[in-house]
Amino acid sequence: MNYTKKQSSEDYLERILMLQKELNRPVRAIDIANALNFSRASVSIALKKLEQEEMIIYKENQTIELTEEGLKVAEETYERHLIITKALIQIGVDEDIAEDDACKVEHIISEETFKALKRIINKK
Amino acid sequence: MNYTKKQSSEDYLERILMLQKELNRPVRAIDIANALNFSRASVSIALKKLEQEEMIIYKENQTIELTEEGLKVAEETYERHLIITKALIQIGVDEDIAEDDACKVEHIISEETFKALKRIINKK
DNA sequence: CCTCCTTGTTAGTCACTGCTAACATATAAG
DNA sequence: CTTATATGTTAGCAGTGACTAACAAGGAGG
Repeated sequence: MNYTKKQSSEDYLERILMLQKELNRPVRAIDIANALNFSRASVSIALKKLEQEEMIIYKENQTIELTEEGLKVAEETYERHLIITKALIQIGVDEDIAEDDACKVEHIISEETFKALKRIINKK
Repeated sequence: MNYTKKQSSEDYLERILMLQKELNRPVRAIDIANALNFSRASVSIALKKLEQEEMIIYKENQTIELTEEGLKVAEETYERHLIITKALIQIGVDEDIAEDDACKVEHIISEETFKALKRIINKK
């Protein structure tokens, strides 16, 4: 039990990073809502919390930026995402399903399992 | 997103099955509370829900039995647990950590990923 | 300038799933 | 049988994290 509880925060931060890469422009709340398929209200509340935790900063023009700490979390989560996806594809899982499963487990697996997955990718 | 939400139910059912095997006697709510480290109250409420869902049946002597459906879910979950644990151990994760991670992900990975894990174990 | 559309926020709700405290019932021990 | 301990239940609470409805603010176009 005792699921990390950071799951939701990590999802948001990771998604902000992905959107930054993808959109090549500052990210707004609506982008996140669309990407995650959440209501604007849910995103607004989640972002407020992330701001209080100093993971993001609101700019004047309603855009969002990751703080140093937020970026760190986002990048770590994103790396996990990529590694897990690759590992699953490597053992024969379809790309789309590998992506989905990676999203689900990236927040909860241990550092050790993550390292083991990294190893099997490199060994390839 | 869209985590199955059956996570908690599956945990209880799986645990009941494990306790049946382990104790060699009918399982009571208190056994489950001890095994999962939950309060008796939480277990009582969860079991009531499982009873309404016809996953378990209460016997007269305060013992619990899995229905056909409940047993099916329990066995599937338990099998997933075992397969995931084995797969993780096989790629070099410590047994204890593999167990923990298996508990966490057994509820959320796709059928396809599960099958892929089965394959890598058999291939060994 | 005013209006409309887009975007963001707030208030209030809900489901899930754990908790404690208090009470109820069952079982075991004297 | 009676008491004490173990077990089960109920009521009420908390935190997470989604939702809708309604309102607020900003920018674009007439």
